[in-house]
Amino acid sequence: MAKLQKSIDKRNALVKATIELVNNNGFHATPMSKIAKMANVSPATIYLYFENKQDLVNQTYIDVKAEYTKYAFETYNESMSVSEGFEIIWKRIADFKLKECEEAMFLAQCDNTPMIDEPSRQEGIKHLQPLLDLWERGKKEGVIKPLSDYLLYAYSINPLSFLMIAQKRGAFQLDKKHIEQAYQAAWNSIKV
Amino acid sequence: MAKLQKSIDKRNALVKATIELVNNNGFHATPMSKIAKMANVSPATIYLYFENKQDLVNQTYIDVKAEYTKYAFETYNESMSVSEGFEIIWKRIADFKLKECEEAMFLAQCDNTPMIDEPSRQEGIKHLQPLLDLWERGKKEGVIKPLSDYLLYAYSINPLSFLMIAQKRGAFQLDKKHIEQAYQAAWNSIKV
DNA sequence: ACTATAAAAATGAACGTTCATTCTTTTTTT
DNA sequence: AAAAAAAGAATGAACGTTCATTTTTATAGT
Repeated sequence: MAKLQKSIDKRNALVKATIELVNNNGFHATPMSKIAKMANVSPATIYLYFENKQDLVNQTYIDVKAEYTKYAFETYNESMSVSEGFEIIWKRIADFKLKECEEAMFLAQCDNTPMIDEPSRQEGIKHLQPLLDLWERGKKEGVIKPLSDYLLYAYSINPLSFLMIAQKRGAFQLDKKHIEQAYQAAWNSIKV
Repeated sequence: MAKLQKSIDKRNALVKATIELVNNNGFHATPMSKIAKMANVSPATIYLYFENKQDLVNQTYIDVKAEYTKYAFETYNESMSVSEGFEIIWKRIADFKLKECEEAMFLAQCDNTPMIDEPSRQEGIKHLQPLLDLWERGKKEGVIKPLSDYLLYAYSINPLSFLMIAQKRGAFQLDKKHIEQAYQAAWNSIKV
């Protein structure tokens, strides 16, 4: 028990260090030695928890994606109306991107580079299923436009990543008013 | 004359090779030796045209960004109405992202990683000024919503990058109908 | 027009460094 | 006291960059 606990702590520390260092330097400019140092561990120890560097970053990606979607769908359930469900999910996502902005930034980098291998990318996509189901329902009920999932995602959810990154770079400050405006823009672009 | 011509050809070949290799492997997994090989040049020759690897990728970014915005604003002029101007610019951008998708993908990677240094990033942003001016005018005329530039960009232009990348990965096929729907979604989200 | 010469451009090999990973030893746990 | 976990040092490969040299181009005198 104590052993297992200790192991999980180390694994978490490694994942956390990976996120932070990859955010600041990129995957290939983040040496295993630095990840080890930040996690207070020997470089060799990483290989007790992960096969190699690629495996470390793949698993980190899947972990973060799972955390992200868990948070996004936490307060949603399928008995809600489509518009109510969308609002709740959208606002949870916005919340996550602002509060856990290291994690969100890491995901953005993963989604826009060849850093993650294809199987792990596919694995990450699966987690979004509840949202796809909601859209499907919305289309059936005639509440949202009959667009491809990619268009729905591109216009309703994805812009948040851009805003979060701009904010992280200090380009501007996202406050409550912006979030509400962004939500309205998202809903306007997909509702019938 | 012949000399200068030759030099520009080599520089272009290096920039082109950089785009292709960075798209497929990322910045740090793209060795100078491979860039040289793809451009049919000796590794040492790169250093006659660029200070170092960082300078090569910075200049490539600025080149591509300039090409992108030149294309985007080619058919636009300031005497157009805001809605007409927006439509023309938006459709040119969509066009560019589909036709020059290597270039567009390279920009997306640059904008989501620490690959480009801050001065070059700033330099790249300047090129978008005509669009910002158009938005400013739209807000003054009451044609578009009084949102921050980042919100306007996030919801009207940026989603195209997501679609282009999804298409590049083979996730779906963007056709004329999608483009029209995407344009409508973009306009709906920003118009008053 | 042709050659000699200087300058510029280009090259391949070499250097020093860094990195992912492994090996051997030590420490901790059972 | 055996097994598992962790550590630090070692290894070999790969990389960015530089160096010494060769090749190409431009210039100038005859």
